[in-house]
Amino acid sequence: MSAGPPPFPPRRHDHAACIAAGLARAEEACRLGRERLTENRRAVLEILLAGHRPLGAYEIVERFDWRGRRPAPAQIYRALSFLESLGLVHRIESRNAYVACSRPGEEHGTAFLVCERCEAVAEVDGVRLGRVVHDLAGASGFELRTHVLEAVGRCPECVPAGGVEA
Amino acid sequence: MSAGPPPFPPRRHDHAACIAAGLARAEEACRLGRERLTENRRAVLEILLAGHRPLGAYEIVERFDWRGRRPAPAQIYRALSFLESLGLVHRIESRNAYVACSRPGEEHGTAFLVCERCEAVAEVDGVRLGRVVHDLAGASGFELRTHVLEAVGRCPECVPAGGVEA
DNA sequence: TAGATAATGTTACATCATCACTTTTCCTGA
DNA sequence: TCAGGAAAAGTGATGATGTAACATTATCTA
Repeated sequence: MSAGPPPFPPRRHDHAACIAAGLARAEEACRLGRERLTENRRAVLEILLAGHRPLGAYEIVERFDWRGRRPAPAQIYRALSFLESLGLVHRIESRNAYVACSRPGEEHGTAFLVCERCEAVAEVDGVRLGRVVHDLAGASGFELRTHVLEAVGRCPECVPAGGVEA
Repeated sequence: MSAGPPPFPPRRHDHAACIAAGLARAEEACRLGRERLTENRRAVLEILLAGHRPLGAYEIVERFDWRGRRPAPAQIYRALSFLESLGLVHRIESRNAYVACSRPGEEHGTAFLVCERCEAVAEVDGVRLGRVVHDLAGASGFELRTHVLEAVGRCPECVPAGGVEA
């Protein structure tokens, strides 16, 4: 058993610190990759870190404080592409949404638990999963580049609530 | 090691038979579930089986032979929802596309190898993967309903071709 | 500081999916 | 066998997501 962060963060935690840490990691990643964490990119990442759940690109547009005006979607998508390329943000394919990475450093594939009731998303440890995927690919002569796993169900907070409501 | 079908089907195989088999499975699934395999649903499934790769909903619209006219997207999406609910069709989230199931009977999660060059998709055995996902969910107190894995890379046919072309 | 490169600002548009409502088809039971 | 109801299809409009193209501005480097 590895340690790692709790997959679903406690409802109350030091959110400001967790945003700051995310931004600091981004600065570091950019320095290492000799890339620029421009104002746009930083703002998009900050919105995702603050949202703490997957946000659609147009939700990011809405939250963007651009002194009254709003950026066009293309701005957001450009920032998202950049942040994804650095592994700072992941796309949740099954939701058309984007979330800040909570496991920086761990490269390659991703694995998410997606709550179908409250929309919480946990990025979980993908090491063992990675081995399985590697084996599956190998057995088919498939040259693996990356992978994504999305598990859908109920997060611990939402298990008690029965029914099928949103 | 279980047997199962070859993940990426050989380029030449008895395609007519493989379509017929798919339709027969659908008939059977509908009989079991007391559902109706209507003309629309059957047509959409047949297009997917014939396509033998993920098709977007609008590609299906184009291939739909409706005596000159074309069905509206809603028709297609309705058929797709129905076929998905029976596990006869899966959605490839990372492609916004749909593919006929090649592993009927195996319930629950799905696992695909998606070739980024030729678009081929192989649906692979998800048993071991399912265990890993189950464990990941359990460790987080997450109540799992379903999951999807999408691995991206090069299929055996496309490994030799280097570069990054489509 | 000039030239090259990268990023932004903006418009328009492409693609994917659903809603709302009407009409038709099919099933069931009197 | 045919009335009534449920399910599916037909249709037009619209919402949601994502890109292309190109002009402008900022940043880096020699």
